[in-house]
Amino acid sequence: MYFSGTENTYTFVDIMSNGLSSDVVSTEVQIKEQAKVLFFVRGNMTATCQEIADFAGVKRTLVNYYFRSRENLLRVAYQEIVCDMKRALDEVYISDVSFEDKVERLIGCTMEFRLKYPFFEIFNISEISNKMQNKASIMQPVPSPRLACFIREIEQEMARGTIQPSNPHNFLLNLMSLISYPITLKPLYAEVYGMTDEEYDEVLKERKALIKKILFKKL
Amino acid sequence: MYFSGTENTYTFVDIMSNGLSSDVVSTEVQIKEQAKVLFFVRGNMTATCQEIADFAGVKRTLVNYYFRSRENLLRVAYQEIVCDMKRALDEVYISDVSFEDKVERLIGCTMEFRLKYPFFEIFNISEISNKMQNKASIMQPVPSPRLACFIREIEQEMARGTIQPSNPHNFLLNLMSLISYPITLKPLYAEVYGMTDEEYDEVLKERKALIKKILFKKL
Amino acid sequence: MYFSGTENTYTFVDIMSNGLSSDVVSTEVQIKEQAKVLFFVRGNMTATCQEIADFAGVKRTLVNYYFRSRENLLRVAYQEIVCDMKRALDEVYISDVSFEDKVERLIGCTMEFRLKYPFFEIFNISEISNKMQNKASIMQPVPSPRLACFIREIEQEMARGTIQPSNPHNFLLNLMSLISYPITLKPLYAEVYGMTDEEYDEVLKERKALIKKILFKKL
Amino acid sequence: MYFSGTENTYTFVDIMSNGLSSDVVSTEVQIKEQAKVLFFVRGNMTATCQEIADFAGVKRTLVNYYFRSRENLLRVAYQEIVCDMKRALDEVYISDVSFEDKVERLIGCTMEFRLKYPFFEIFNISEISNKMQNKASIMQPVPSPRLACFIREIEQEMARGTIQPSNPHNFLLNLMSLISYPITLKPLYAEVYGMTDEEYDEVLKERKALIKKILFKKL
DNA sequence: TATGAATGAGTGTTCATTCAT
DNA sequence: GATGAATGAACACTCATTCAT
Repeated sequence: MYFSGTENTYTFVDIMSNGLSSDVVSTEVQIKEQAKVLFFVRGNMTATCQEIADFAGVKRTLVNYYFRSRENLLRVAYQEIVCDMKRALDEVYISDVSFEDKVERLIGCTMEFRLKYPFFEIFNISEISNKMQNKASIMQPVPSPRLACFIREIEQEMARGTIQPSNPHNFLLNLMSLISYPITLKPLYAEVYGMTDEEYDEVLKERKALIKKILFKKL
Repeated sequence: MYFSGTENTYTFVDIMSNGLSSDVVSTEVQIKEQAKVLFFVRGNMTATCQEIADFAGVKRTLVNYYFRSRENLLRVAYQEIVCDMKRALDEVYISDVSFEDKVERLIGCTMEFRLKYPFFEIFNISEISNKMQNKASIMQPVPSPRLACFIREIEQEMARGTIQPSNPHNFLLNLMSLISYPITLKPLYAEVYGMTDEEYDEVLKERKALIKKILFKKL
Repeated sequence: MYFSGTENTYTFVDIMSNGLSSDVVSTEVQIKEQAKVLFFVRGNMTATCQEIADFAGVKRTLVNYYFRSRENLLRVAYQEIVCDMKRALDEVYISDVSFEDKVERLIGCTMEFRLKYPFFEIFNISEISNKMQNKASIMQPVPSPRLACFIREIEQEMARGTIQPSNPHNFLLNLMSLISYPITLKPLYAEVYGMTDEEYDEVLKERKALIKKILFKKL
Repeated sequence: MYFSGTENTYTFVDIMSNGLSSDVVSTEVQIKEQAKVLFFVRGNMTATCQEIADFAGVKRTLVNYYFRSRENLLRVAYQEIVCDMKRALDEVYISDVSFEDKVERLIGCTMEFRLKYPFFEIFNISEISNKMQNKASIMQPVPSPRLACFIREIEQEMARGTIQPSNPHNFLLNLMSLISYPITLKPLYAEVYGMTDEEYDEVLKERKALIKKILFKKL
């Protein structure tokens, strides 16, 4: 697909190739997927076009050929992950299960994403700093209606006394903090605590059950 | 004085000017302190020499004059903050108070740092990504002997049953997560939750007590 | 048919399609004619292959397919217009009418061309600059034998006293100047004089008669 | 002078060096003056930064160093010439001499500019075409109040019968056409008429008196 | 102690052109 | 007859850094 001033972010090839189990991926998809890895798995947020191309095993100019600009590639990659995440989370929010099960699913779902793209959250923060400095920003966090519903559920649980009463957002912040932070900063704390990768992973494994306990016991 | 941070992190001028109440700070200190703000308070991690100089109110070339390179300035600024933090934390670790008081002081001390330099942790993570890619990295986390002692204290408390038993590092991770994460991602969650800055700060205020409760109640 | 303008300027298809009243024009002719409009009517002399293709409503690569290179397309388009013009002018020069009638026809014929391709002359000038810098140039003005005859006629008329005596080339230059310049620079002077397009066209309309008067009155 | 986001077009050095008869010109002035020559004397309107730098005998990056962008250099060069021209023309418009003398001065003044910068007018037209295509444009022709006064003078002269009555703008257009066109297209017509440069210049010399005659004789 | 001038490596991007199909 | 993919040369521009003063 060649760009001649079109403005839509997703390309035809793009959409078509989603879900294909074929081993042969188009160059376009190849670049995009490898860019996701480079940006959000390896955390090389300032990767140059050359680095992106090298990493995807293609010529530098193909990045521009398929995505018009480095920034647009970043946006496409970012938004695709955001959409995947939103979809998964919303599915949990509206699922017809008990509050406790919902939280459990939420933990699982969030952990999975954090482990898949450990630097994704960092990107959000970098973007936030850009926004705060009135620079161009890709990220547009929008309050989700599903989330609003879930917050009301939290309030009800607090009223029922199954979870520690406080501002319901604090319940969510605790949830997110306890999951994300130790994953994101794994390389830092592994060193500070003098652990190997495997040892740290052991610690992380314990956490899933621990987090549930923390969130649900009335303090 | 020429070239700070070549071998030692602190320069002569630097040490001399620390703690001085004089309004006249040397150009060198001026640049360094403003760089800290730009990097770790505002989160402009990719600030150019021009931006740094503008922000410090000095000519661009003075950045190179005093710090030889942009990267070295970053290293000096970073390591100074790290040292301040380590000193403060070690002080807590070895202080002669009850475990509970120690934790309380730890919470206070960590919160203070996070609020002072909200983007400091982000920088750590970016550095981690550099390390992982075998690029030059400034960050060199070293296991602290004081911390090792404190971890043993945690184990004892777990044995005594005052806190939830698990890997003692998980106690620390919980502590750090619950403090840092909501502060670092404030701009993101303020938008996601549809809150103003002030409303979010209200939520944050509740947390100090909440965190203590979470850490200490046996679950 | 492949590659127009390699040796001859006109291609087979080209010649065949000239004067055909058929609505179906070959892609090749389509590209060439639209390029003429883009270059010499709209003045987009730096139009890219993409722009040319978009304007002609064809795929980008067809420009190269039919004309080998963008420059060759330009040459073909240019030379076709030049030939049309030369043919028309030569017809006037050799026509069997009075000098005054010839001049009148010349004015009409030149005006028509200038109004049809207002940016044609600009292109000539740009080409001149290329030539002066020893760069590749498309334009190859050749002295016309018909024109030489007409210049002798001018000299005779000057001798007869019907027109102001001077170097006969000045008569031609006056003729061309008075016609071309105000048309070519219409957009500039419309703004400088604070006129609408329509008002300027009114002024232009007056000129045809005015020019004849200027050229013929003995001063 | 180094650009760090300043927005004014003229630099200090720039203003200071005007009128200096010193042989030592600053690199900045050197670049600007040579750019004027390249753009408006040689007509290389699409000169790249490399060409500009080569022509000025400096390194390529100095163009950006002193003028931030190629476009800005072009704007500075353009506007400087425009200002010089406007000043000279306005001086003629308001000078306290007879109408005939004014026209004579106008002819001299315009000829001088055309001969100095033969491609300046072409640049205007290219700019116009950019404007018409809604591209970025440097040129901003503004109706001059002095010109408006002069147009009223023309009307008076027409009423008095000293010049051929018609729309007064046609008097101006004739004036400009007869001067500019033969100069601008000199290289074209020299070839078409089979003349050497010197022969064409001879023809041009005749024109000054000729133009005055044409403009003033009642037809 | 400080600075203006200069430089070179690198960065994103554009675009005409080629080529296999 | 036509096209999508790919490519390389060129482009304007940025920026940390050096150096003479």
